[in-house]
Amino acid sequence: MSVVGGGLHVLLARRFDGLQSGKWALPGGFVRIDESVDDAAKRVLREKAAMAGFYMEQLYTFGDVDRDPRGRVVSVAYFALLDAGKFRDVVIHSEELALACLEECAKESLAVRSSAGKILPLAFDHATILKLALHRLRGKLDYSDLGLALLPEQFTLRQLQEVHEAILGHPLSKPAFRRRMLDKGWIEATGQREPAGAFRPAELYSRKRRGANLYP
Amino acid sequence: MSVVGGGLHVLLARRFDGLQSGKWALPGGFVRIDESVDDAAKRVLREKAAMAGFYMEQLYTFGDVDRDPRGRVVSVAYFALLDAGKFRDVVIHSEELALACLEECAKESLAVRSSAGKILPLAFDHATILKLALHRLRGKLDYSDLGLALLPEQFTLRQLQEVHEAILGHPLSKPAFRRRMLDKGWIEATGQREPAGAFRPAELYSRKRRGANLYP
DNA sequence: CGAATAGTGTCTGTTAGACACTATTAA
DNA sequence: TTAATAGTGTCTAACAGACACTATTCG
Repeated sequence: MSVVGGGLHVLLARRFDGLQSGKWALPGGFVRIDESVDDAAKRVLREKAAMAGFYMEQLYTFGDVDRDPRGRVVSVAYFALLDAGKFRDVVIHSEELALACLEECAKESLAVRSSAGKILPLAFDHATILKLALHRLRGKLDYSDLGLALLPEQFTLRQLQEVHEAILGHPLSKPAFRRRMLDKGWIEATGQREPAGAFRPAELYSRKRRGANLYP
Repeated sequence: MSVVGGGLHVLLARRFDGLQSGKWALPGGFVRIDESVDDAAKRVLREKAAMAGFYMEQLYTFGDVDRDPRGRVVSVAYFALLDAGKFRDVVIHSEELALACLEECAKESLAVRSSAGKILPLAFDHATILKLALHRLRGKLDYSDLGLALLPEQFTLRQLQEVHEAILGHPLSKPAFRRRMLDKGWIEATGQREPAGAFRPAELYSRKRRGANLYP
């Protein structure tokens, strides 16, 4: 998952075989006998779409008998957070991969929309998985520094606020947000400023490495 | 897990075979081809130790290559919460099962003690699993009605407070606790009173069924 | 200076904990 | 009445959101 243009986006792969052909699925793969489940998840994302340096966390294990019509499949779902700049070019140019925007329609319901504006149909139980991922992300957002995983090394407080707003789906008050972020101790001022194209440039912040939070 | 005598207890099974003989493990089993992973977890607990009517939730999936010296095992861990009265008698009388008290020694470290007062050695990576279960339970305690799963149908506010204190490991202020519980809307007064053996009997409360929280 | 965005000071309502108090029961 | 526990009223400090303000940059 990534935040692009104020919207939370998710990486999907188009299916070409079987009953679910034409639908879009979360990228997945099989665990090898000599790698941990965590390592398999990281490998799949790296192979398919991303450069190193993303945050990844186990989401949930889906084990219903009939969740895949082709047979018995137990899936350990993970979600990754990364700055959009860390996606490999293949994601942009491929017909098989898409960064689709997550939209909440109605209550508890969810849709994904391609950059061309089309609603993409989701394969298997992947809408359920996405719903849970969004719920987890929202829940963790204000007691962990998870949001920082969606930004580059250096960022402004306004960018961080946009990330939070994209995930939560509603605007936040600027002074309250700034105070909270600075009080949490997750970030530190770099002393540097934004490249500054127009008007007053904002200060750049970076993640504090010490302080037992989040990714290594 | 259950709260007994003001302490959080966990069900363990003694191992009799292999390298880990003599150590204590979380009860487990294998998923059958025609049941969901959720169903398998419930079946195992019912078969081994508990009557129906417990709360159960998936905890995490452990998939390190070398977590079991006998071979490659991926375990989907669940935790169950139940009133101690729902354990079958076999738990009390068996030599193979024990309800052991969870203790936090030092920071981040954890031990389990039998009712006889002995520290029980844990098999495999099960100390890690318990640590995570305790962490999850604590995290969810004040934004969900999870605590109610550890009490019988009817209970007093004092009992509920004892449950919370057992899980959190520190005392709570009575007025604040009462206000919070009543405000949350998870419980309702029954109008009935405690059996009353000594002194003023407390009012009995029960869980509200409506209000989209917790177990069915 | 004006436009636009960065960043801050202050007020207010809500909430959690602490403390002290009243209420109810059995002996 | 006394002992013991149930349950409440109130004060205070911390915190979040709203609002209005100041600060800095470019042209």
